[in-house]
Amino acid sequence: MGRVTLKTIADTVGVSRMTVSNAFSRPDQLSAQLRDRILAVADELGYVGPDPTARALASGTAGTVGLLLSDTLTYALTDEVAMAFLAGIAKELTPTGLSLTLLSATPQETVMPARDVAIDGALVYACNPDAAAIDWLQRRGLPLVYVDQVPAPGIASINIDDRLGARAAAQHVIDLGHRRVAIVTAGGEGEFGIVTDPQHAAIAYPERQRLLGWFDALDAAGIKPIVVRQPHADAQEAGHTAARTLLENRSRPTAILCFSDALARGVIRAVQDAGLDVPKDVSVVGFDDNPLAARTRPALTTVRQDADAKGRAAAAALTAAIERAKTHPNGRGRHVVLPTELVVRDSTARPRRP
Amino acid sequence: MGRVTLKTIADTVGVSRMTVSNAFSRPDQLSAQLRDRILAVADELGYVGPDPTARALASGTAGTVGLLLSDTLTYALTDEVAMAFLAGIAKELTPTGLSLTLLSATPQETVMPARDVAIDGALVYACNPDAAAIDWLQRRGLPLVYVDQVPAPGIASINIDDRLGARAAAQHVIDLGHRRVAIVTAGGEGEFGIVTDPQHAAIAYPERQRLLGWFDALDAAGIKPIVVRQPHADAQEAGHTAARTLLENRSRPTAILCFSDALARGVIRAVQDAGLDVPKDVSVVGFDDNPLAARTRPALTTVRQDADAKGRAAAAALTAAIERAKTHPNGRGRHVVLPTELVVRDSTARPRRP
DNA sequence: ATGCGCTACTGTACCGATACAGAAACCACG
DNA sequence: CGTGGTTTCTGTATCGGTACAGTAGCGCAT
Repeated sequence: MGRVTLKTIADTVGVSRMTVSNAFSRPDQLSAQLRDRILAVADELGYVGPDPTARALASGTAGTVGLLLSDTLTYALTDEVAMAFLAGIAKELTPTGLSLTLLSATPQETVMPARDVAIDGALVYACNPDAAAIDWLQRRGLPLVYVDQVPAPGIASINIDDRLGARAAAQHVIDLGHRRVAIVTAGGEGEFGIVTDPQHAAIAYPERQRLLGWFDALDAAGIKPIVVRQPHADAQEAGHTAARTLLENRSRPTAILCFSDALARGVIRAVQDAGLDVPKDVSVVGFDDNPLAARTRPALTTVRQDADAKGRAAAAALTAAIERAKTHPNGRGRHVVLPTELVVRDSTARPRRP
Repeated sequence: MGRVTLKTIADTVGVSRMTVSNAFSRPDQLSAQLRDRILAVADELGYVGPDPTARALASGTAGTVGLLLSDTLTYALTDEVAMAFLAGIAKELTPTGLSLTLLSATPQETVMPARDVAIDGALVYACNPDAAAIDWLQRRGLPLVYVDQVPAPGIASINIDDRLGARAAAQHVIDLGHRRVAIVTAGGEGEFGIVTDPQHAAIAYPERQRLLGWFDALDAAGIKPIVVRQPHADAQEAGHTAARTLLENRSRPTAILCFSDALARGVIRAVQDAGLDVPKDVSVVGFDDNPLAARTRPALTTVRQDADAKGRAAAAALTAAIERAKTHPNGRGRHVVLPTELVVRDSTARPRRP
C-alpha cells in the first residue's frame, strides 16, 4: 500500500480531495463537523499533514528563508557577534513561522545551495560581493537583504555605521594625546602583515568602512598609522601575532585600534606578555562590544554595535520584502544604517609621554 | 509572458522537455553538443536552473536537513559550545551539498516548522523530549539523529559521556581533600534555587547524566552536596547568583562543581567579589572546555567535550541514515557516545583546612 | 414564486519538474 | 544483411498538493 495522501483520506471519508486540503489549510471553508471527521480519519490513517514539498510547489512558498554565509559557514559560526546576529534573526523570524536555512556560499561539485535550495528569500551576510552564490540568488529573482555588505541599488540593505564608529574610536585616542597609533585588522583577503596601502585590497565592506573611519580622524590630526592585517582564523591568535609585530617595531605605538574585540583581546594579551601595561603603556580599542569586552581585564574600550538589532532589522526587512514581492513586483529595498557608539572603558588612557 | 520553465526552453530548442531536464541534471544522458546548445538557450532566456521546489517534489529530496532546536532558537544560539557544534555540522554537511535548516521546536499559531518545512532528515538537539515537534518529525518518517538527548531505541543518537566526565570532576575535588562540595547547575525546567531532590525534575538528559556522575563519586565518598539550580538565561549571571547563595550558606562549600564553563565563570566572579580566592578558598570546576576556559583567570579546571566532533558525528550519522533510508527502509540507528576528559588547570586546589 | 446572498463543497487545471520504459539511430561484427 | 549492444532522445505518468471558478442547497425578503 502506498503512502497516505489527501486522496486516500478523501476516498475514505467520501469527499473531494479539495475538501480535505481545506480541512488542513483553510478551516473556514468547511463545516466544523466535517472537518473533525476528516481530521479524525487522517489521524487514524497516520497522515501527517500536507506534504511540505508539494505544498511549496503548488502554493509558491517554501516556508523558509536563506542566510547566505561567507565561504564555509564555519567562520561565521565561531564569532560571537555573528551569533548575536543569528539570534536576532531567529527572534524576529519565529513569530512569522519562517525557518532559516543556512546556505554556504562555497560551491560544491554538483550542488550550489544558493541555486538549488527552495527558499522564499535570503539574507546575504558578510559575503564576498563577487560570490557566484549572490548572482544565483539574484537571478532567481528572490527577495534579498544585504547585511554588512556594499549596499546595492534597489536591494534592501542593513549596515551599521562602521565608519562613524571607527572615526569616534580614533578621535578618542587622539583626544587622549596619542600620536603613535597602529591599526590591527583582519580580513579574508588582501596582503597580510604590515600593509602599506590598506584600502587597496579587495576587502570586505565593514573592514573598508572602518578603515575609512579611522583614517578620517587620523588624517585630520596628521597622524600616519601603522596598519597590520591578519587572516581572521583565530582572532585572538591573530591579534596576538599582530601586536607582537607592532611591539618589535622601533617606534612602538602607544595606541592600537582593532577591527574587533576578539582581535583586541589578543592584542592586550600580547602587550601584557611583553611586560607592558594596558592602558598605561599602550591603549587598546576594540570594535563590536562583544559580551566579553566588558569582562576583559582591563575592561575594553570599544565601539558598540547591536548585532541582535541588526539581525532583527535584517529579518524584518526580508519579511517585508517577501510580502511586498507578492503584490508589488519591483519594489525597491530601503537602505538602513544602524548606529554605533563609542564605549569608553579601562583599556585606554593618556600616553605616558604624550 | 510567463515564467521560463523547462518547457519554454524545450520549445525554443526544439527538443523534448525531458532532454532539457537531463541537460541540467544528468549530463551523461545526452550529447555534449546538444547540451551546450540547450544551456546556451537557457542562459539567453534567463533560466536559472530547475526549480528547487518542483525538483524536490518530483525527486523526493529537499536538499536540506533540519536542526531542531529547543524552544526559541535564541538560547541555543548564544552558547559557544552550541556554536562549535553547529560549526561541526556545517563542516561535515558542506561537502555533501546539503544545507541546514534551523527548526524551532516552539509551535506558532499556524505553522509548525517540524511539520511544515521540507527536509530530508533532521537532527534533534537538546530538546525537551516531550516536544510535539519531535513527534511530528517521527511521524513524517524522517531519518533522525538525536543529539544530547535520551537515546531512543532504533533512532541514531550522539551523546557525550556526561556521566563519566562529571564523575571524574567530582572525584578530582574529592581527591584534593574537599568534603564540603556544592553543585551549580542550570536547566530549563524544574525547581530553582537550592534543590533537595535534583534528579526529581523533568530535566534535560545532559543535566541528568552529569548529576548522576557527580553523585556517583560524591556518594561513594559519603559526601552530600548542596545543589543549586538556575534557569539558564544568562549563564554568567546565573552562576554569579547561584554562588552568592552558596557563599551566604553557613557551611560554605570549598569546592563547586558547575554544569558549564559559562556558569563557572559567573561562580568565580562571585567568589572573587566576595573577597575570596579561587582556588585557595574555593575550588571551581566547569564543564565543556569552552574556549574561554583556558583564558579565564584562574584558568578553569573543566571537563572537555569536543563539540565540534559531536557536530561532525551527528551530521555524518544523519547523512548515513538518509542514505540508508533510501535502500533499506527500517534500518536502526547506532548509539554513539563520545568521550569526555577531565582537564585540570588552575581553578582547583587542596582546601585550606581539609 | 422569484431572486439574492450565504455557506459548504466539488472539478478541473495547473505548479515545474523527474522516472522509467521505450523508440530511433548508429555501430560493429560475423 | 541480420543481430545485438550502445547512445541519444522522447512520451507519458506521476509527485502531492493548491487556486479558482462554479454549483448545489438553503434561508429569507419581496
